[in-house]
Amino acid sequence: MEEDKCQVLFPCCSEEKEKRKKKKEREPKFAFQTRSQVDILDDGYRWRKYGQKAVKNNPFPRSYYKCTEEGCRVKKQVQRQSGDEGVVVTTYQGVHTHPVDKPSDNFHHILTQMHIFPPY
DNA sequence: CGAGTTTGACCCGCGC
DNA sequence: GCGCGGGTCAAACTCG
Repeated sequence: MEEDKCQVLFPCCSEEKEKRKKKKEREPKFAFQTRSQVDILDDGYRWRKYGQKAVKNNPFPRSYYKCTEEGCRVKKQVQRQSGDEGVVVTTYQGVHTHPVDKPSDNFHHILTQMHIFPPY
């Protein structure tokens, strides 16, 4: 039923699905934590928010962002850590293919104190 | 007006 | 097989 509905409304749906499944190419991913009062860290790139979801064991929601640069499908997630409101966990996925056009001294300062997660 | 945000629905993998 | 948790889409809305 659901599949039928999907195909009726969007005939190209199954095609896209296969395409997506075949694209197993996993982008490089890394995460780090920062101490910051604000969760919107301006790193010089322009981000468009495309989702927000609540995670278990965490009273704070997680936000999903995408780089607005065309052809640049870099994604990032931002989430506060439970128990410590001052800590923000940021996860980047993918690599930027264009230079930063808006240098931020604040971000550079943040970079000096970030912790990168080994698994990524 | 248009780019960016909000927000609920939709999708999908995984564990029970 | 089903329900849950996490990720994404897209229509409506907002604000400069």
